[in-house]
Amino acid sequence: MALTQARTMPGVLELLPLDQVAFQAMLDAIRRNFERFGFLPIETPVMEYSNVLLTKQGGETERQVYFVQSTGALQAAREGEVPELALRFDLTVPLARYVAEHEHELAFPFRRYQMQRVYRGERAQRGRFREFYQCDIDVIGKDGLSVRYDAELPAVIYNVFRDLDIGPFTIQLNNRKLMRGFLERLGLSDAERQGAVLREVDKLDKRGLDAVRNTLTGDGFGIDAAAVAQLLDFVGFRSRSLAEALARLDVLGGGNAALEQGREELAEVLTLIRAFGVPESHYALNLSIARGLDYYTGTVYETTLNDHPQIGSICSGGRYENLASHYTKSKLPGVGISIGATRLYWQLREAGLLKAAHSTVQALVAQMDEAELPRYLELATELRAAGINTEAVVEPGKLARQFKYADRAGIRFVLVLGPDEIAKGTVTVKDLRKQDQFEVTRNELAATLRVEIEQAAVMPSR
RNA sequence: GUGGACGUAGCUCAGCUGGUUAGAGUACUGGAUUGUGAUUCCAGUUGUCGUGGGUUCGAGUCCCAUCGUCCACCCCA
Repeated sequence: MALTQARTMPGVLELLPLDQVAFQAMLDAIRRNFERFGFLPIETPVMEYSNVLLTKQGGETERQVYFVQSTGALQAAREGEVPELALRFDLTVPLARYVAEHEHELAFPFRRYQMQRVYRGERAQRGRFREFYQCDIDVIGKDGLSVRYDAELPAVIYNVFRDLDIGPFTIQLNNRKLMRGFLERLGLSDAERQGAVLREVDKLDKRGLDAVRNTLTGDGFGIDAAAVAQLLDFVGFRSRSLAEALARLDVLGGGNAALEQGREELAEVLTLIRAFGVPESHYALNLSIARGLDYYTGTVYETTLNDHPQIGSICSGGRYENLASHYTKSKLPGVGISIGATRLYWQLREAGLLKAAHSTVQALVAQMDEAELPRYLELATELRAAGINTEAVVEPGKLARQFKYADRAGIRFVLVLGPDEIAKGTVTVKDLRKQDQFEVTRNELAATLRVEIEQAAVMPSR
């Protein structure tokens, strides 16, 4: 019989168990910090009604969305009709729907976190996925929302990445109003054109100064060289300290309301971030950060690893003035930030920044003598009661095989209980990671293992 | 969505201008005497050379098609 090739579609990340443990540890760290800052969990369905999801017709999102159709509906559907359901492509649009739907049951400011998979029908490439986890936090206000929240989110992000222990990183900030005001002062007032210019400026780090200058002065944009020079000089700024950032904002000069407001907001946010406990070394003003998404209206964020700029942004977000205008007449401003956990994990693994993964199974009770199986099971039960994740070997086999199994499965401790140990009332503990073994009495066993495990948790070995 | 490269064991690849039964490393399996993995030594298994057609005495190698994968752009986590 012909076999079907077992395979997954491109652009999905499927992990072996030990890698999955590492990935979940990452999610745990993210969740822990989200909760520590007082964010509440929600989950929304992977599928939404197409008309809810695709409120703004056309454009990138529609090109990338996966449609879903039940078999019955598929047959009934007429040619060219949009299927009734679609997979969510981010968590922000479902959040908007959720807030509009439950508006009268929620407490505002509504602080929620959400860690779920989203789907994008992109052509898969290195580090780009069709199915991936997003870990989002947003604060949604009713009618208004203080800009102070814009300073709180970087504090959460700082704590997350510090916990993940992946090396030095910088949260980079900018403000859309400031950019809009500046472009207006240069004579660029058309919103669409401004967006295109900002997207181009955003590529500064990737394409280089000359390429961006040529594009902006070229036929497509046709901006005069003097204005482009002014613009590039402006966006080239990166602060190295809070004082430097504030000084730069001071000398910007005024000219219009948007620029003034952007300046004030940025100054307040930058100053408050410090008060929220983020060291100055971990955030900066970067006037080239623009974010492509056009729903951002104020503060925008991007986070990068200092030693691995090629990885790009590992966490992005910003301020939006009206989250759910498509679903409710209420004005719901918000600020949010998103960690692409799947890409982050993948990039960290590629860059060799992940610590060695260990099994969630902490101890394996070996089977020396099949007749003693009840004794082994009893030992395992005892360890589990003491909070140690324990597996007992239930099939008879050579001891060497059992050790090999433990090694491959990433289990750290193998417990040997043979005739000698039974006679003495002890257990032999082999620590596969330390390549060492010792003997303890049976009543000391659980406590001894716990000490070893806790030490490893404090100082993880690689 | 637009443009470009590449498809040979599970993985990484070699295979010179077409020439015998298609190779290496790694992985995997077994063994190296009685209760010890990873390291070392020995032995072994693994392939419709992506698929279909064509040229040729002869195709992994050349040509065409097709499918698949990857890369760049677009966009983004």
